[in-house]
Amino acid sequence: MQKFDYDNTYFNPKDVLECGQIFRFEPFKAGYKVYSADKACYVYTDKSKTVVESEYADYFYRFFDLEREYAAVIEKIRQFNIPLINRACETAKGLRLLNQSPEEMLFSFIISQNNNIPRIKGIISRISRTVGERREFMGEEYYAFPSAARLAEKDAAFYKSLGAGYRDEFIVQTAKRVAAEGLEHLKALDAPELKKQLLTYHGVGPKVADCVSLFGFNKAASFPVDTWIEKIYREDFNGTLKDRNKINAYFTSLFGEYSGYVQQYLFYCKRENL
DNA sequence: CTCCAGGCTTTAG
DNA sequence: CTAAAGCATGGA
Repeated sequence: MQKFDYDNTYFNPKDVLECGQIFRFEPFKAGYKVYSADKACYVYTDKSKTVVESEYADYFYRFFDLEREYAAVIEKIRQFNIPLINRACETAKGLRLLNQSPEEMLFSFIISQNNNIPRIKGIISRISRTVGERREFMGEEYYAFPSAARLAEKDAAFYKSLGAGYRDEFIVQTAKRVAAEGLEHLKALDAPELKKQLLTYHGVGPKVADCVSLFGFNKAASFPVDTWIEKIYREDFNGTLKDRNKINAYFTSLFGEYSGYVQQYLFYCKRENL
């Protein structure tokens, strides 16, 4: 087991995990167990440090985006001089954008559409448990997120039986395509071209594409617009646009390369009522 | 009972 | 091109 720590000012496990960007984690002792692709870690705060324990320390160092200086990110965001946003990144100072598995993000956010977070977690957990490979971490079992090839072996009725609802066909079709093509060829694309390509997968629209782009491909120029962001736009920005694509254009033109950070601080604070 | 949740595909105009 | 119906599921 490897172990490292990091100053907890801009790295708080609760803020990082509960802000809606990841669906596979659970409370454990003083912190959380976190699962990404086929790997696991234990993250907790001890005094002024947040500590990560894992067999894959290097993977999780990058996963938690620890090469990036969030003091500088927040300083940039404060220059937009929007009181609500300043409050959000003060309240949720320990939040960071995770670098997650593109495949896991693609399937997870296909499942997320017109759905709520507790249910999304349940569906993903059941899929991992029944299709993913069994692993062990700290003396307990866990399950890897399944490869696209494994996912493609199951049919729509199977995913419906796990509670995926009408998204069953989306999972099957996208799994078959990713099993055949992979996603490696998307990593070299810039944000606009990546989004355009992601939109060609069955079950992926603008919002899901933005989430996959942001959390799976590290494209901070992405600004996913969901029902919560619509609410923020309406109530806190006094916006009148109805079209989500136009709301997305409004925010991305405002925040540019910092769109994704702003989006997460706002989403988290609104949803948690902070 | 209706409404809502990190919306998308399909069809109609 | 835009607008709206239809979609599975479970909790509030």
